[in-house]
Amino acid sequence: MGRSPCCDKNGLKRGPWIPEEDMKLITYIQTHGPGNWRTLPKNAGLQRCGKSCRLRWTNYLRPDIKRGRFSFEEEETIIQLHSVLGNKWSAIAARLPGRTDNEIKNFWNTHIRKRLLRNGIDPVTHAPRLDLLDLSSILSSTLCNQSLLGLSSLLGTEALLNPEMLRLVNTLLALNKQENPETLLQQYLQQNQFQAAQTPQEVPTCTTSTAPSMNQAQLMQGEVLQSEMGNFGCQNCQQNMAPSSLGDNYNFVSQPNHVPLMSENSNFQFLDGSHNFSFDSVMSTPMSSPTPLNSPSFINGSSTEDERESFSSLLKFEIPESLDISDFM
DNA sequence: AACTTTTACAACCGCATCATT
DNA sequence: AAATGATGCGGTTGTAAAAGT
Repeated sequence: MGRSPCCDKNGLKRGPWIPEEDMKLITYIQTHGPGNWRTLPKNAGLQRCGKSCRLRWTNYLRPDIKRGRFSFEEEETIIQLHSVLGNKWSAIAARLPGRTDNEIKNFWNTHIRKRLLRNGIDPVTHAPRLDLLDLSSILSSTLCNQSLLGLSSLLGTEALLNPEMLRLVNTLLALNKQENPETLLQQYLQQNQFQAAQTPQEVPTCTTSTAPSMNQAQLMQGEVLQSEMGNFGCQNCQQNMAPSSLGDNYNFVSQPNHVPLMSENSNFQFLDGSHNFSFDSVMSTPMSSPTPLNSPSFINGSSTEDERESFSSLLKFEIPESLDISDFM
């Protein structure tokens, strides 16, 4: 369809609005309503295009706009909605009274997105970023783990170069430090018929410059994510990440006394009762906070950026300081 | 104090979509 | 059905203020 030009730019002012212009716009709209935005500037005595007036009104001058810092609840809501809606800022704004799509978009890009990245979470998929995790922290921790040395003979060294396998091994180790990792893994492989012997082309190379393709990454993230972290309440993740190699058995029944059980209410549980926490909270808050979300310190929005950031240390997926995350942003 | 870099956010641009003719 | 106009939306840019050196 034909697209009309934004406005006749000849003689029209651009850039920041001055208080006098704001007053003219407010006065006019309060008296006449916005009506036709194209004719509004002329009628209101403004040297602006209609589009600029509409934007100024909807994003700044509208009386029902709530200004000021985003509360923690708002931030939590934004993250949750974004995980479902993606960059549908207007749809997100519709669920946050008093906030504009532009404001939410800016807040996302300047605060939330960066924090998620710092915490190793992909702000697009809301899943842990395995391109960072597998190739640095996981690899280093894995290679430093003496107990894994025997696994190379069990699985072959190529298998340990597979990020998915590395994560699986680390997960098993983290879940049960008392057990022999070889025993754990063998039991797990037997239960799930894991294809340890892969063809060479299926083994990702272990360099930072060869990040897996999107589909691979999504698939890998989905597999590990589902098995390791359960339901994030993340529609994007769930849609794209149907588990495959792990099979349908999420309960890891081979180790009923120690390994996690994914419950329908998104809680990550250990059957011996030693751990029980929800990843919904993890995803919707900066980190797995020891402070309940309904605690006063969060509700009143008084938590500072630093305070919030401090919880990132509790996140399971921590990015090594030596890793320059800006390279991946 | 001066300069540079980073951050925050208002504003703009261009495309998509809907309504009207 | 096609053309046109108006508005909505998301990505991007510009710039003032803050922070760092």
